[in-house]
Amino acid sequence: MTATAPDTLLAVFGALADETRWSILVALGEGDASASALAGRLPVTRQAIAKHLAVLQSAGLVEPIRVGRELRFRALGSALSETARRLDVIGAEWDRRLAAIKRIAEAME
Amino acid sequence: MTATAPDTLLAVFGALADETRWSILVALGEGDASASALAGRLPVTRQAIAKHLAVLQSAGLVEPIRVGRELRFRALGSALSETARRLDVIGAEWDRRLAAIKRIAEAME
DNA sequence: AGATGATGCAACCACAGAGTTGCATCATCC
DNA sequence: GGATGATGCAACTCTGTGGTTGCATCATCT
Repeated sequence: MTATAPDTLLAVFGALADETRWSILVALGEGDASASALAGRLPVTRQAIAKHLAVLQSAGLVEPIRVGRELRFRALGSALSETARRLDVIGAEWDRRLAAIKRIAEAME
Repeated sequence: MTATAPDTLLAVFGALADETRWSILVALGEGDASASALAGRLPVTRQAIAKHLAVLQSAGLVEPIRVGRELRFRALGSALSETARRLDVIGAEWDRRLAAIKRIAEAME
């Protein structure tokens, strides 16, 4: 459990490590939208966006919703919050170790 | 501010989106270490690790420390915590919008 | 001073993935 | 039923980068 980062974390970071995907997420943050609709606002092809949405979906950051003949996507904030919680735990752990080292160093003077 | 993700966020996610870099961070989480030392534990070359450390450093996740003739690195938890805080804010915003939509939908029945 | 171990730099290979174009398909609305 | 707009799939290009090897260099410890 303290070994390597879980796959889901890796997937989330991988998904979040792309400029275009952030643009998509930001756009979805203002309202659900289909790949075609997003292609209208962003400077990339619909197909490119579709791929990005697939990545985001498999990372659990986005959810597909059928409405009429189009497939809209919705940004899922819970996934981000969950990731944030995990990051915070890890970061706190590191800093705890740092504090311990500092304490020991000061005690040795 | 609500436009695109800040460069630092992108850099952090880019840095965190690699299996090997996580291994390095986890190793550093147990104690400071030099690139050469890390090369002993991990299944990659010292040079590869050096590159990864450079990436981690420019993302603010790691800090170099000269000790004798070796250059050790220390994992910085504060950067992770900061990132976590930002993620949480964004996620909460999305969920707030979702909740609003749900409320409206229910009111329309 | 000199051997040694550590770091730094450069060229190179290979694969992943971001992006494109083109076409097929499938549901929807008239 | 048929036109239409949306999605799905496939092949291809090209850049980024994780990884390697080889050599140069530089500080350190004896």
